[in-house]
Amino acid sequence: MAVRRGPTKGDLREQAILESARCLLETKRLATITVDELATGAGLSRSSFYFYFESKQAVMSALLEGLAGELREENGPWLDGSGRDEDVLRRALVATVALWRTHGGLLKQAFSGDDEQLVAWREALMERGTRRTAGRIDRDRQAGLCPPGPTSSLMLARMLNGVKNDLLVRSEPGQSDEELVDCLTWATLRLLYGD
Amino acid sequence: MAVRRGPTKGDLREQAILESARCLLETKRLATITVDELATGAGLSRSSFYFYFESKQAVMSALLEGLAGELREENGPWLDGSGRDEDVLRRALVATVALWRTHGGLLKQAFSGDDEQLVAWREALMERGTRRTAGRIDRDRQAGLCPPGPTSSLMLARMLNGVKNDLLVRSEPGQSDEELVDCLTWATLRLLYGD
DNA sequence: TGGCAGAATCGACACAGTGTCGATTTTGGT
DNA sequence: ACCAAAATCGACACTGTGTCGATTCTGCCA
Repeated sequence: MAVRRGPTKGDLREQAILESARCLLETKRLATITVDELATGAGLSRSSFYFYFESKQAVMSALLEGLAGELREENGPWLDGSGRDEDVLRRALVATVALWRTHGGLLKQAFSGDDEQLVAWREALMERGTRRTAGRIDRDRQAGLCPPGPTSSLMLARMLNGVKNDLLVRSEPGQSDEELVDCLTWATLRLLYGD
Repeated sequence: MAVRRGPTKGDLREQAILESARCLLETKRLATITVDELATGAGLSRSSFYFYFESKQAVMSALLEGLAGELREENGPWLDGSGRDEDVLRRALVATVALWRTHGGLLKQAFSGDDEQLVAWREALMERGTRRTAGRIDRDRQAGLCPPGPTSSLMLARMLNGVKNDLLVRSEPGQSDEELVDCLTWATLRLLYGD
């Protein structure tokens, strides 16, 4: 026991399944992926798969678990800040778009699938994000940094997060990251602070 | 043959299936509805169902067929018009929101499901809507009625349609129609024409 | 009115995928 | 070398889909 024990065989298998899933998800919808594919892709039999995960949805959840945190952190500086701070906003958006580039298939499905579990994950994430955004808006309004607007801060927050997701989900591979970020930055500032 | 022949028995059954589906879709996701439920709900056996429709997806398509047209027409006056015509815009949005109220379950699933067929239907509808919206923006820009903006008309159009769908899909039952319409009207005008 | 073609119905079947169980093999620590 | 826990797998039961062919129903017209 001189050295820390490396990952057990089981841990490796688990990783293999996750990897297999990540790969499959780039080209197929979760609904059309079978447990058998997932298992075979990781080098084991279908029934062995169930030793590691309860279902393919559980694999999806596992993949998503980490991403929720990342997505939240990236927006931290902007959401915790205040006022029309374009640079900070842009940086947050650049990070988000980058994350979507690397995990395209996965995130697209997470935000558009209608699986029970996915919906739950998404709702939780968005609910939280929306509240946080609404909080920022309220702070800015209180401080007179942005107009009290005819729209409730909650609705506005929901809208801002909505456009972002929508544009990302429906962004085609040819879409330039630059344009996407510019567009989102502009829209956000415009909706919040006007011209 | 004094009078026009009424609908044949088969036609009635078909309607019954559609009705059964409409009803089920208000409370369950398409994926969790079985052909058996659909058939039983319409008073026939599962295998008889296939005499009328190829699959449950086909039923969904049939239900959606008409709605695509309605959704398009409602927006006609606004999309074919020009300039900051708040009244016309608001009227279009009121109509859309009303349609969503009556066909809530159906439309929500049509715009959020990830079924092959649904995606196709949605893409077609949105592609067309986006092009039309982009056209309106270009006209306005050409006429100097709205700023050429830092954003391409296509992207802007995509955004406008995106927010609308997103807000409608995620609108909860308690949501006031008024607020929804106000919010969408405001956002649209703001994004297009500024303050 | 009887009979016949096409419309409509249904049970039985084959198939694909899911999830479980218990029997078996592999593994790693003592 | 041994043994308990970890890991593997085949076989099974179950749910849902879609097809086929045999059967019943319906309306028409000779």
